[in-house]
Order: sequence, then C-alpha cells, then structure tokens
Amino acid sequence: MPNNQFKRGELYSVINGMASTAVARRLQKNFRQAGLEITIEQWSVLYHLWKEDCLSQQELCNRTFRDKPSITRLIDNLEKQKLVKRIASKTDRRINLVCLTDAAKEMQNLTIDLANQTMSEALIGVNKDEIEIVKQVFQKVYDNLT
Amino acid sequence: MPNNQFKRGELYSVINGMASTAVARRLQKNFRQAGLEITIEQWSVLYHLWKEDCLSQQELCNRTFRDKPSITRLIDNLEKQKLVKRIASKTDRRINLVCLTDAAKEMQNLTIDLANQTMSEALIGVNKDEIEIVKQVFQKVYDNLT
DNA sequence: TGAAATTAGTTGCATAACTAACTATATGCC
DNA sequence: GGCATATAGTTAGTTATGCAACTAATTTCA
Repeated sequence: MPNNQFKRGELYSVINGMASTAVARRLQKNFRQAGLEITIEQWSVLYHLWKEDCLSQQELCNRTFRDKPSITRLIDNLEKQKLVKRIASKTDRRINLVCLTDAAKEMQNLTIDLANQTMSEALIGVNKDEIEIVKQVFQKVYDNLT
Repeated sequence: MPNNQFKRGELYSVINGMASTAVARRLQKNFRQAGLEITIEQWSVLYHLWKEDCLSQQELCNRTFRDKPSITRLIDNLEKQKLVKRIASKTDRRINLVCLTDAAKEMQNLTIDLANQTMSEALIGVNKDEIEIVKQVFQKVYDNLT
C-alpha cells in the first residue's frame, strides 16, 4: 500500500475523532458549568437563528448541514425548552418558520462568549494563517463531496 | 463584539458541521454500495485493530477518542456481526482483549481502499502542505483541550 | 384544469454519543 | 492481611444522527 494513501486515511480518522470531539466536549462542559441546559447541537441551531431569526426548517438544514429529521427533532427539543417556536408561514402552508423566544434571545451573549472563550483555549498556538488554511481545506472538502 | 472572536466561533461551526460530516456520509455511502454492512464508527474501531490486533477496550477508547460506554456498545455490535470477539486477558481479569475474526481481517483491504478513494475525492485541489497544516492544527487543538 | 412531480416537514427504526451510577478486579499502603 | 483507592468494563437514560417511508401543500405542464 503506497505510503501517501495511508496518510489520507489517517487524516480521515483525525478529522472525525479528535479535534472536533475535543472542542465539542469542552464547549458542552462550559455550557453546563455556566448553568446552561442546552446541547451544542441545539446551540448550533440557535447560533444561526441569532444571525437571522425565523428561518424555515429546510433553511436550517442547509445552514447546519443536517438532514430534515435531525432538524425536526432538534426543533422539537428546543420547543420543549421554550427556546423557539414554530410559526406557520402565511405564504406557503408547508413551511414552519422557526423563531426565537425572548428566553433564547437572552442567552445569545453568554453562549457566544463561552464559545469564543472555548475557541480561544482550543486555538492557543495556532496563527491566523493556519486557521484560514483549515477553513479553506474544509470548504474544498465540502465542495468536492456535495 | 470584536470581529476576530466571531471568526473563531465560525471556525467551530465549520469544524463540527461541514467537512467531517460530508466525508463521513460519503464513506458510509461507499461502504453500502460495496455491500459492506458496517458503520463508519465500527470501521474506525476495526481500523485500529488492523494496525494492532487484540487491544483492550480502554486502549480502543484512547485511540478512537471515545468514552467507555461508546466502545462497549460498538464492540457489542461488532461482536453481533461476528467481526470481533472479546477474549478475557489472562494476566488481568478486568480486561477484555478485542480481537479480529477472520471475516474482519478479510475486510481490511477493501475498506481501506474505499477510505483512500473517499479521501482522494474529498481532497481534490488540496495540497500536501495544506493537509499537513490541518493535521498540525488538529493536534494542537486536541492537546490544548485535553 | 388536473394529474404528475416536487418540496416541506414528520415518524419509525437502528446506531451512536455523553453522563452518571454501577460491578468486579487490581493496586497501594498502613 | 485488609481497607481505601484506582482501573476496566457494563447498564440506564437522554439526545442526536442517518435512512426510508410517509403526509400535506405547492408547482409544473400537458
């Protein structure tokens, strides 16, 4: 087996097992310590709604890279916690617009501070050029496969 | 909010949502098309056993960056599919050694070919230096958080 | 206009993740 | 030796993911 190929397999295992898991665990832990009862997956949905409120579930699928059933159930759980509500679109009755509650709006600053703090810890010793390359590589990978 | 901080939050969402998900989905699809009934999580366990057979569950936790319950159930499922078997250690009765069956050994070449092929597709347009930087960044992130 | 195709969302099923609490074995130390 | 502590692994409960199959609403187009 050529050496080059094996290295690419290694990269795959690195992508999936290591860094993203470590960041996710740390952020989840920081949420818990701050008394926030949300998961990082729920946070990632709220994150996009803070940028633009009242998106359709399909639009949340696109922006969070999840499939429709995953979003359905994430929204179910967020709705149980009274952080979002589904509002039927007036122009297209198939569409639910997912809108933030006041409680969710109040969480924005704290959670984004915690996320920034987590990323700062994670990225000690990593410079801006390297971050830029990582983002470019991920974008290329995503574009290559979709 | 300083612009620099928000970019780090973006990076987090990129790390978790996009590239790794796309690679995982494509590899899973390629496994299915080749008639392989394993998940990528199961594959990642087999991958480490192909490199070194008969590891303890704890050692598999370390190498795959999973916790103990996750490994317990992954091994449960791999055992159901007769791809590994648990063998009690003779020197320490707390330890299960997880060993490959012949069926699993036969899968090695095909699955690694599929993984290499998937990574080659994913990494079109990405050069070796960039891959090296991604790996270094992930290692730094992991070390920073653990 | 009306049937076919598309789009938005939900539900069921299997696998996997994390936490917390648990059992069993081994090690440390007085 | 024997008790406290640490380590290996399992189980229970909740959340999340992917796929397939489904309903309901909308669009396309003959």
